[in-house]
Amino acid sequence: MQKKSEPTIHDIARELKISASTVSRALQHNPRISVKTREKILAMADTIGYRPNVLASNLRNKKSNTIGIVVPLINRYFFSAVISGVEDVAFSAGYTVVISQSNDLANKEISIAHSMFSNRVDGLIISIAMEPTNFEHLKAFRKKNIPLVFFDRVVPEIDTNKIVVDDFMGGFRVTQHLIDQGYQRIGHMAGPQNLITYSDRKNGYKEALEKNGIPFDESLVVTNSLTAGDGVNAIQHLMNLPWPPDAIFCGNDTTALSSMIYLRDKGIRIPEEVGIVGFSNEPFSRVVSPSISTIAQPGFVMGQKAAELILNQIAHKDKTFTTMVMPTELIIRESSNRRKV
Amino acid sequence: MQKKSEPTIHDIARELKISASTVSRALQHNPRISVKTREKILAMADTIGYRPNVLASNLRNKKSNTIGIVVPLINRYFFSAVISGVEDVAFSAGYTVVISQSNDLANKEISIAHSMFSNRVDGLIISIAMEPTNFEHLKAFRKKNIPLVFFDRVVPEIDTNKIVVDDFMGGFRVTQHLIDQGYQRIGHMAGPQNLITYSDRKNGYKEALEKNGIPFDESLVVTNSLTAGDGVNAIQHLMNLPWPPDAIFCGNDTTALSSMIYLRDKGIRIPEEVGIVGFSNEPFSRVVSPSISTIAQPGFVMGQKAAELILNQIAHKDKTFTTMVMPTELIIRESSNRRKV
DNA sequence: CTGAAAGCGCTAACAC
DNA sequence: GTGTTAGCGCTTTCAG
Repeated sequence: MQKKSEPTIHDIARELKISASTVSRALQHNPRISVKTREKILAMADTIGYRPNVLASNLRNKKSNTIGIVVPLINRYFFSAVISGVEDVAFSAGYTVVISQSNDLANKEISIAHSMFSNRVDGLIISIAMEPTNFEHLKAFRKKNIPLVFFDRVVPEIDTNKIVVDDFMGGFRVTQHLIDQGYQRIGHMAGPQNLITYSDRKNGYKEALEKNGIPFDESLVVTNSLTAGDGVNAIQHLMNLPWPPDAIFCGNDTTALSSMIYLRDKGIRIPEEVGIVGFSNEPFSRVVSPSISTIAQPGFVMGQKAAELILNQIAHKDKTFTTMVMPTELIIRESSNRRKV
Repeated sequence: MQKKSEPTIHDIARELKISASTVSRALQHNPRISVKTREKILAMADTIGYRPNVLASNLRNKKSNTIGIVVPLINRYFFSAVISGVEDVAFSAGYTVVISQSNDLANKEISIAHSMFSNRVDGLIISIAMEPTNFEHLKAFRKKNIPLVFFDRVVPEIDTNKIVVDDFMGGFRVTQHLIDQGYQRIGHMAGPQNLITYSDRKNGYKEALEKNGIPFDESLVVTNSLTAGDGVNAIQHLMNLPWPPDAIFCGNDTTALSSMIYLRDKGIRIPEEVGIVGFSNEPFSRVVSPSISTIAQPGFVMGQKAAELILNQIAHKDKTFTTMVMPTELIIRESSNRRKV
């Protein structure tokens, strides 16, 4: 870590011919220490270049002042926005943020959870991987009473703080919007249904169809992992149906975009012939042409909220858990706006 | 951190009526412990749900097994890609990654550096903020011999490992490409010139002009912070010049995009009337219309390399520093390709 | 092959 | 107000 070992409180105690505990207290601005000695101590700390050893303090206090965050992939707009929000409030509160990505793999997630636990994080914020598991590695946090906050992709059976977007309403609004635009046969690219994020979107879609007297047709739904490639395969399948859809509610913006590119290459006009709506409001959705209608998810704010929840839980040992549902916002852009609202 | 305190090596020692040191050794697979006792210990550890307390181990070993990374903004494609790469190799090597963002503010960066130091990170990977400072907070790491790696935005006067992209060649290639496309009057939106990242891009631009016998005209260069708004102001200024440019080398993709939108709104055709090239290959640059020519920066790979450099430095206490220069790749897309190469 | 003992740097009763 | 002391949980000589 360093060559000659760093100055400690004992060094500054020795210099000043006082005790280490006094130094420790002064450094924490304990009021029991006189202003004079405190100032002396602070000055000495400064001159010998003292920096508190957080490791030692953490061990002693049984508190790491660290919160962990794990996401499927750091390098995805929504998740990096959340991380940014978490870091924003955590740092202000004097906490360190440690980060890991599961790559949507159950085993990596389990391994991360163990590592975070061994590192004694004071709280864990997580959006679970796509790959299903029994979640024992997360239940462990609950059992040990280590604050746990889920965001976006949550585990229903674990009772703790959660912060999600209203995926059901999102799916509903998207579908209602497409119906309002006069589309008659609306398909859906759904994500893995073990994640309620995605099943809610699908349920919202079904609900909207039903409300409008349109029979739900399972053959118009393709379920996959919502990668760009999945989008191409799905749109290809859907458009080759005997009676293809005239609009698609895509489970995310990535599939919306790859579908759009496929359709464009086939000479199919958007939104005139086929309407497309995505989900998540990725930055590119606003600037592609045609721009993609989508549902906004306030990632940065969700991150801030998640951090606040965890900090409260750490501070007050709250026993009551809440599920914050962030409102969805439908952003109507060119890809579905054939009536030019 | 937890309610009833966690099992320790002493608990498992007591259960097995052996000493804690034996347990400690067994847990580290020290060959001096017989296989039999080790297996007993491992089994017992498992049944009582023992998890090593990394904090304690770190304190004792004077090593945190943690590497810090600080970027201007987590939620920016290039930086999140780098973080993702760092996490990828660091996690595999058993390291924890702690993360912070400077928001391009000098004071936040200084505060982060202090915090990382106090947390005894084993190494620090950083891309510095736009706001200039004297870098004392970073020199401190060098002085204490704590491994330090700069990426992208580096500090020339600090001698350590660095990993950058070849910004000079990037700027050169962009400009040469625009010249090859027949553009005659090429403007440039430059970033803050205290960052060599940006001054190199500008120098590459100048060099290319010179090589082609085109006189450098300072009035065609606008220097700003390269936000979307800056791009609009800059393009407006440039296009209102008595003799406006017919091509712009934008310092990043963000300004390239906002410039493009401005021009489109003015009815100016791209690339026919004005050519645009950006820098960084943000995901949106590929999918907007017209797609934006740009320079690719391999963020994920840079992150992996940065982590490898730091891990080597930690392991071998390397005394020789290298500067890795990642090759630039010019990606020609629609926004500058009027000759349809 | 295993145990005893000291200590990493800091904190917090408990004294006075 | 300040000092003494013990200990957070782990590792590591040094003994045997």
